[in-house]
Amino acid sequence: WGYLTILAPRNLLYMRSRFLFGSRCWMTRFSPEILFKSVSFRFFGVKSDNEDSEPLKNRLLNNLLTMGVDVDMAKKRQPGVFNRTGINEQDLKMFLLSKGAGQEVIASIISRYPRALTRTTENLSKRWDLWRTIMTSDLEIVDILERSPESFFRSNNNVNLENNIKFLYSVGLTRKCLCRLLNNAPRTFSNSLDLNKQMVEFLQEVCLSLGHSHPIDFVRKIILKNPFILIQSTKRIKANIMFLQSTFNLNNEELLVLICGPGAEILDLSNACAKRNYTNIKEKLCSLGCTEQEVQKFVLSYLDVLFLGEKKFNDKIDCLIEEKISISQIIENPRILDSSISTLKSRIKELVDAGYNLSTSNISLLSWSQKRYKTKLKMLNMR
DNA sequence: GGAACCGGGCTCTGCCATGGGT
DNA sequence: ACCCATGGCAGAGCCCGGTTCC
Repeated sequence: WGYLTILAPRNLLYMRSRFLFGSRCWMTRFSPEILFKSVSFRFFGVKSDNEDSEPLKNRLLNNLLTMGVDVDMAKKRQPGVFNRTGINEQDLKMFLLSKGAGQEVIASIISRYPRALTRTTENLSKRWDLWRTIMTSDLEIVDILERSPESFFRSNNNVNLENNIKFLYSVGLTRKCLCRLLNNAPRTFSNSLDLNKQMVEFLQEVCLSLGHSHPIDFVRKIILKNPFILIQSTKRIKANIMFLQSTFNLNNEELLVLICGPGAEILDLSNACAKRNYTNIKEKLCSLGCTEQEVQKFVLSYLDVLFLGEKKFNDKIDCLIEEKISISQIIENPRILDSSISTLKSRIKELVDAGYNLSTSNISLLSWSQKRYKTKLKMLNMR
């Protein structure tokens, strides 16, 4: 999508060349059949089956190319859309323009989710209004569409959307929370009502089975902590809960606190991912002299570490070890792994230059906010 | 007044599979 | 045989600062 972000003049150039190149391509690569038919029609007077629809399709494709749509990509994604008749790309274009979307955004949306072309203006309008009951401006919605066109256009079942909104309110979520869901996990709203209900019911069952008496509060808490939960499968969430339970030998109470607290975010790790990353962490730390208990305690105190893939985790540890920071310092200050490798490296260098002895001093400042860290560094350099 | 503790803010799409409908 | 709607999947961090503690 780099070409969509380049400056306007180049963009114009791009569109023009796309248009010329694209139409040539279309004749030679995609439609020998159409070419044959139109030739035979012209020269031999043979009547084509699609004599009316083919020119229409040509016009559609040319119009899309002129709009800057990557037709090749669109066709590859949803070929069916281009076999249909009666698609009016102007409707979608005008609709989106009226909502404040720019040409590039519109082209990008169609390229990535061509089925958008099959929606009627009435349907889109109704859907948009429903989203607007949650969002305060059209531009916020345009922004979501740009990021995730599929979420908005994948379904045209507006009754389902309406029911989803009602359902989410009934779970006790505020409009502000729905706004966050729509922003971060727009797919939630195009899930079937039933699927969303399944997840909520599943979470309530987990809550009850762990001996908590307020399942509604519990579910609300999880969703607030992890707005992505409703776009995961219950299978995935179940696997992660079981992973937490079996890895850390927690009692019901502890597990419950973890799930709707610090552990909420790691629930959407993909199936084998939590296990894989945990295994890697364990191997790496044990190879550096940690015991299994220490590893367990470390991960439990900083579950976000499970998000780190093998390479990233190992690289971070290595870059700390290289600077004579001991493994026990690391596991006692897990939050330093919050920082990116480049932050770690630049701070380590600055601190060493300032005469700070990392192996004997506190290392938690490696993950302080920029502001606090700079203040501290200034003080060190003044000594 | 500086450090520790801790929670929170950003943040999630684009692809494939499947079953149903015509 | 085709398209559509929908479910499910893989992939994977970094930063900030309020409040409390000493």
